Amino acid sequence: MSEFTIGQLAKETGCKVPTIRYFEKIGMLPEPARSAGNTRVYTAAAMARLTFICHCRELGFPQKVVRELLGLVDHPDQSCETVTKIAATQLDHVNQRISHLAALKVELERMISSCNGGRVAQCRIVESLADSTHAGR
Amino acid sequence: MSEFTIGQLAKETGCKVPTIRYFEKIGMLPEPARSAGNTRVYTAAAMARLTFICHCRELGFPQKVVRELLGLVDHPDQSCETVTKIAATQLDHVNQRISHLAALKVELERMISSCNGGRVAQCRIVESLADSTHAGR
DNA sequence: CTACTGCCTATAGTAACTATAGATTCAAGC
DNA sequence: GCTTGAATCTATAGTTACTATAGGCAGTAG
Repeated sequence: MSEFTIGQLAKETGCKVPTIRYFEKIGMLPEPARSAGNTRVYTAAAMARLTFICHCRELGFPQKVVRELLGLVDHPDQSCETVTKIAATQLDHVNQRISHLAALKVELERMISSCNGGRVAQCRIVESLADSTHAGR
Repeated sequence: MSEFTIGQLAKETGCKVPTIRYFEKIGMLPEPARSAGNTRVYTAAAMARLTFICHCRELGFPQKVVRELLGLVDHPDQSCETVTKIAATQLDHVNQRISHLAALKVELERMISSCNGGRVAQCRIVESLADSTHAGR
């Protein structure tokens, strides 16, 4: 059966144990069932949810955004308009991130490949992200 | 001439004024020149550097990583090996981020496009990021 | 049955900002 | 030249999102 302890969740997701409890406290993870000995017992769904939260964190999404995305999961039956609006906004952010990262990627690759004569080419990382809009987070 | 006040930097980059002073204090921005009346006077280079820092922040890079990237800028003459190693590591992270974001993008697009019959398709955002490695930040 | 590991709660500490208070300076209008 | 409102200055306090610590209980290998 797919039941997990908090330690297993931590190991699988890379998220620390106190952080998992913290996510529960602030309502991003539901309160799990408890064993006879009062330890938390998680389902596979909880594991997936935590994995998602952790990925979002790695991607640097602010907590507010993660909550919004989880909101799409938790209330899939809300109005189409609402969902589309939230999804579209987040899609914009995602696209913007991808293009920034692509620019940075190009520059990092250039630095690595130019490193063959024993001499490092001048670093243009700063310039690589110099353009583009700067909408608030 | 290209000289700027702290307020102009803030306006251009979207970074708040106290945050700019904070970046100076912790050494991520160099101490700028001062005017007769003791206000900070920034160059175009400082503007570019701050823009870069802000972009990195939007991308959710931890400060440590931003410092490492700025280190490439500040010491372009360090050993090829060092630069390549740092750049390669960061490139890995960037690629991983891009693929996560691509998966999220697909899912957001699916949600938006499936929203035409007035009925929202089930949300699979959590699943969209469920695979993949979970190396520490 | 004790030693160890993992889990429990509660609280304190840290990192990275962000806001506030009080004083000074600049820029525009009278 | 003078005033008045916005922008800057320093210093300090507060916030957000974790992260670590302290002290105690539960399950299990030797």
